[in-house]
Amino acid sequence: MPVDLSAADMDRIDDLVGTRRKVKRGESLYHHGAGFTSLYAIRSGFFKTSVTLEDGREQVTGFQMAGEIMGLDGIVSDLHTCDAVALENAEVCVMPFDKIEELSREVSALQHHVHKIMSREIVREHSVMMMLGSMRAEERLAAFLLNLTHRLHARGFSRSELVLRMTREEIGSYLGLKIETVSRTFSKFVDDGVLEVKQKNLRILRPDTLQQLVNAPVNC
Amino acid sequence: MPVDLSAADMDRIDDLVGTRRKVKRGESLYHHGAGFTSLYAIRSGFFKTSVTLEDGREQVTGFQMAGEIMGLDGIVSDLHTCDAVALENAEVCVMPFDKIEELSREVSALQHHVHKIMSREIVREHSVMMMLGSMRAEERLAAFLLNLTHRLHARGFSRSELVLRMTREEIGSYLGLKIETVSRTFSKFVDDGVLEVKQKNLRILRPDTLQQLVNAPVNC
DNA sequence: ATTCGTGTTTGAGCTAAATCAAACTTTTTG
DNA sequence: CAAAAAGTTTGATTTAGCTCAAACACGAAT
Repeated sequence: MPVDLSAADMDRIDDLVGTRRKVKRGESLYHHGAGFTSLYAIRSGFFKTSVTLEDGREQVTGFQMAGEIMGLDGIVSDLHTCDAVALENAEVCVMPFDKIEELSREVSALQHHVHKIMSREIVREHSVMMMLGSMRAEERLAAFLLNLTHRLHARGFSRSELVLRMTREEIGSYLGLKIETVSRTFSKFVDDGVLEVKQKNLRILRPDTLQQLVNAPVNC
Repeated sequence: MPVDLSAADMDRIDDLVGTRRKVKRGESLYHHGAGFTSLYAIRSGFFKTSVTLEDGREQVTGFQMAGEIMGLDGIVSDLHTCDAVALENAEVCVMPFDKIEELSREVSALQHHVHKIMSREIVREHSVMMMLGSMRAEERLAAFLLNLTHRLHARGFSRSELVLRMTREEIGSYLGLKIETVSRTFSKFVDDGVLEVKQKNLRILRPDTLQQLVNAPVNC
């Protein structure tokens, strides 16, 4: 929260985020059907969230990293509707939602912060809908990689090198593509000199080419 | 808001939703890039919301009807990122967001209500992501029709008859399909005796068949 | 009533991505 | 360390949905 508050308010917010929880790689922070009590702020580690159909089809709805908030899906019905799984050992702050509501009634900066977090998630999902509904495979992967590097760079990491925390299959689920298509598209980017790929380690050689791909018209 | 409040609180909420605005068919309530000031509650009429790429590709992100809230996308950056266009003459309540925040600091039922509305939108978008990422054309259209009839029925309309307010092209944009595919899928449902279609008037003859389609595995 | 514009349907052919299959690499486990 | 499991890549083939094209339907405007 990038705002200046009174020492007393700061203490109360510190208290709010006081409880920690560790989640090992592969374990879930919450799963669909579980009762909702808290939002979670990621301190370290990397998560995926996903929704599942009766027949077992899974759709990855997002990948979350340090500083991001999870659990917003649970507010509406007091039940979680998605699963949150750690893709690497992680630690989160557990923030009981009733306390968030209580405190944000008194601290308007916190109130507005919470509203912005929820709005940001809505806007993010719009861009996922755009990817899934209107982009081709190459465009989707380009948009995905640019988004990841952008968020990593904001956290002090390299703009051009990154380590994928998720499998090709999870990328495919997120992008509405099969694993083979994800793999082939990576290979094409390598052939085109846009990317260097060594397993989960990526180096983006030509970010501008990826950027053009995202904005380009369908018929190119 | 289905809660009991003091008369004074009720009056203040009435005041909040006091301003009305009429939007004619084809006109926009707000558009991307416009400053955000208010949320809108639909009193009557029907809207679509959409996001647009630099190259002009449009992705319809939702269809909204009476009682639903629009404008949440604007909170995060004080700018709207999508367009909201009336698909029939409509009337909305204009609710200045600063007043909503002010009042919800005092009326915790309102506060929680706002949080639920935003969470509901996030959950709705998850199901759109599921449709776009993991379903086939028939499943998408079936899910779309069931969702529409469900929401219309909750407003006192027939469970089996409905009038589409949007074009086939807008349905296609929402579902990540081309207009021809939407048209062909409608025709297939008619051939199968699932649906009666007379222009924008639909009658659902076998809702159970649509329901099965949504839950069915991919290979059937 | 005729024309125009917008929206819809249907057919024919094409293509991007899916599917099927196999080989290969890396990680995990006994 | 060997074996199993999990994940990835590549090739061959298929297909769902797209593109292109033409005809059609309907409401609004002249």
